[in-house]
Amino acid sequence: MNKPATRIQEKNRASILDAGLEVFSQYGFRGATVDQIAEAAGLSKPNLLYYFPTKEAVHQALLEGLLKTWLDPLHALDPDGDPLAEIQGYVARKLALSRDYPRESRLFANEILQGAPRIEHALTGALKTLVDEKAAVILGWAKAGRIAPVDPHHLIFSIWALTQHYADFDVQVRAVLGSGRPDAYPAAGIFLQTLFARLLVVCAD
Amino acid sequence: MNKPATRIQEKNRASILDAGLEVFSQYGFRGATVDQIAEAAGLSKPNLLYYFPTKEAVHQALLEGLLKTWLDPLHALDPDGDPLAEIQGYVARKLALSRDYPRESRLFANEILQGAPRIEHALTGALKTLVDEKAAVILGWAKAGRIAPVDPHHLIFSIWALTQHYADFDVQVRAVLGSGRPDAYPAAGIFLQTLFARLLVVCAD
DNA sequence: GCTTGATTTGACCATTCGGTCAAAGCAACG
DNA sequence: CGTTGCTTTGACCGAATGGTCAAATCAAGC
Repeated sequence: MNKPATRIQEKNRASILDAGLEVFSQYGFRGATVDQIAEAAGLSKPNLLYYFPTKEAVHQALLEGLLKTWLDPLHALDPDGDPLAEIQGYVARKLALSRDYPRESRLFANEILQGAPRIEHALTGALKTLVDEKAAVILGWAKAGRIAPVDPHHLIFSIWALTQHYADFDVQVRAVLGSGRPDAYPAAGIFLQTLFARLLVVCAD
Repeated sequence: MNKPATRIQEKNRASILDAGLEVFSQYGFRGATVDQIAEAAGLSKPNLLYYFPTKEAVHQALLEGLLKTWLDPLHALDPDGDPLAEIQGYVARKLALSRDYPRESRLFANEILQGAPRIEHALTGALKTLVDEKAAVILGWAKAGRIAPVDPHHLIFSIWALTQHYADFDVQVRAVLGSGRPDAYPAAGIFLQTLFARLLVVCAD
């Protein structure tokens, strides 16, 4: 009964979330204005506030929707798979996320940069739990000699840092590479594949 | 003659820059307010604006001062040194920068995240020049077989990403590691040393 | 003490901010 | 047609914003 949710409602809510993503990811929460978001969504400000009670509510909705998408690639890391292939797969999925959803990545980066005031509970909760679980898997692989020994937590950090960098610091990457090479992702993919192969392959055979 | 610069002037300017660093790095340019900065500096708002004409001027001064510090570690990479030691040294210096100047790192990250509107010229100018120069050095090392072959630009990106991550995503790192391990930097240093050693050491001997 | 110039501030201003509200528009159905 | 309920908006509000200004304070030399 609370979900007749006319087509027009669904459409407007989607517009607002997309506009909010655009604006929040560029200016951060405090730097974004409701008018800006409303204009980007093609609505008037009061109309936007008819669908979401506050600016904070839009932001909250975005973060919640984002979290699942963001954790999924790590969730898919299979303890029973081939260790190197699993980690390489995770890297590839995470890099694809940066390529295909750079705004989401920047929204997340903005939130963390500002001290994660509205999402810290998720970091110490769901995120930490998942990371600890997967870190244990990786540690198991290392102890079994199936990959070279590494600190599993910092390995995961390194995957986050290396992949998200291409979305979050996109402007810098582009500026340094110059206008000649418009798309950094193919080369980035190859580089990261090489990097994690050399880091993890057991050389002693 | 334009630099009698009383002790009190120097002190207040320093206070303002420090306060600006604190506030800008946490909220970004648009999210920071002059009142906030003034209060953090222990001054009244009009008094702050007596030393810097606008909020933008404070931000600009911070970015300019920051740029030199930020490029220095890369500048110090010596073409005539031992390749692996030089790169490892660069990684170490950059990680120390993240540890000792996290606010500067976050200020920079905020600026890049928001599209670098007030610093793009420096990215395509001084930064690109320096990176291209050092990338050529690294490429030379690789071609000479003194390090394993890698894309030198992406190698530099990876160093930035991996080291800055510990400053910019500090909250997340702390949340994931838990309250048990308060300082991630020692382990991070070891991890990064291992990572770049395995990436760059020529295994074929 | 007086003068001069640097420093500080309370009061103020125009604009923008997040958010409210009553009234208007509009579609669907009788 | 008229009614009902969802949707949209112009006008408005109090608070906060970046910035100004004239007046007050202060330090230092005379």
